[in-house]
Amino acid sequence: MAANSQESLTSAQQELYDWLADYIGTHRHSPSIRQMMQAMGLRSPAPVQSRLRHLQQKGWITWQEGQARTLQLLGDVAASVGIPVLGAVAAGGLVDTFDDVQDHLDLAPVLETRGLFALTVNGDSMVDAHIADGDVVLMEPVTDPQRLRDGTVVSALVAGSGTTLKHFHRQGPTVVLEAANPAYSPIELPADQVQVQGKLVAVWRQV
Amino acid sequence: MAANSQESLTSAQQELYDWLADYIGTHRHSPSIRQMMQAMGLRSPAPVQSRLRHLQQKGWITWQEGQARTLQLLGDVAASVGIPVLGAVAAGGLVDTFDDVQDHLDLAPVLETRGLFALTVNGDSMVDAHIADGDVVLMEPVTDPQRLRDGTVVSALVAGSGTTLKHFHRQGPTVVLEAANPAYSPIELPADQVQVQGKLVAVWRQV
DNA sequence: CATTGAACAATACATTTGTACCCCCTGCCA
DNA sequence: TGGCAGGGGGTACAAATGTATTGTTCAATG
Repeated sequence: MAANSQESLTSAQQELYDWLADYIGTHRHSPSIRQMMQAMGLRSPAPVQSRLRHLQQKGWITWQEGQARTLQLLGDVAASVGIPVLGAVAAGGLVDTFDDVQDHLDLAPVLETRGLFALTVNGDSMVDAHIADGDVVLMEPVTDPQRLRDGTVVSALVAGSGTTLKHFHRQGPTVVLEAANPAYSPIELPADQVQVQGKLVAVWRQV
Repeated sequence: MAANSQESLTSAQQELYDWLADYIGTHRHSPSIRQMMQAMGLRSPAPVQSRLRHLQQKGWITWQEGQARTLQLLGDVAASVGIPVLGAVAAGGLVDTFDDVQDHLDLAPVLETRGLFALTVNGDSMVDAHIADGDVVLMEPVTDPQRLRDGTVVSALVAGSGTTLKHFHRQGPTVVLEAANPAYSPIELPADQVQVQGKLVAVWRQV
């Protein structure tokens, strides 16, 4: 299915692997060997053991010996939350055709960062920063606003008002929250009335 | 750690839950009760059973009864590749403060769709659709271009030229690829010279 | 034709593992 | 003062589970 760098599989092995990917994707945990046996329509665990051994030798799966249901898929979409990046696409002129996988988009490092939170964007004040209404922004909690780079996109809690997503600027004792849309004027406030909650890490838009 | 909408926990329960989140995040599978026992510094499985029962009753975890290592955290970052969506953020005016988790951003359904591929965006012809240079677009392979909704964003291979990301329109026997940027003119081509590779599923931008 | 490797059946066995009891202790509250 | 819930220790047991062993069949291969 997905292009993998591992050794090729026999059809029986591929069948098991595909089922495993599906099962783990659905159930979020590994099946037991006897479950695999049933799913493959077999009446003995030995063939499954054999397939698993081959899958392991060929670098497709791994598990903790002796421990139940610890099987993991290696280098697969479901396991690493990765998606093959096939190449660049022109959003302007036309660029070359792509053939091979050039890279893997691995969201895991971001998504596994503990403490991240997400916000649904409401409004259009950040459209010039390509953040549209309805987008989900992933934020990393900010503990020390002093260290923020000027212009960073942050979610800030303004005393008595609410939370807003803006570019963050410091101007002496005051803080300026600037929209990325000329229709909105910058908001200038005393620093102690603005509590920066998080800074932008990523934008996710599902079509 | 993260604010959860479930019932509150005692410190012992919280301790176990935090350790579970950490373990599952690292190992990608559930520990056994006796492993939890050791990690908690206990010498008997009973206290762990008790804590697990409470965590389940309060809606923090679940598992398949009788099956080994099938424990799952409910609504947790590490386990579901989800991130708590704390609320809406104004990118315009100011909206209410958020306190509780309102939803969970779960990328898994998209990322686990088999066959998806990703492309790095190169250029600015789609900026009006909030797709910027350097963004990664997740595409779903298109097998039947006939069924595409008019205006869908697609990656298309133009005969002899290359691949481009555009809005897709059909006009009788010809296909129009339209940029989302007035600086670029629509490209009109005979349908047989355009091969639609995929349609836009999501946009990912990492800051 | 003989050999080899994958696949499958059937069975056996030692652990791992979930779960159920039993007991005790402590803090809290009516 | 008694009751109760949470936390912990200890033990037992059946079921789930990984793994090994012994054959058989079949297709590919030299």
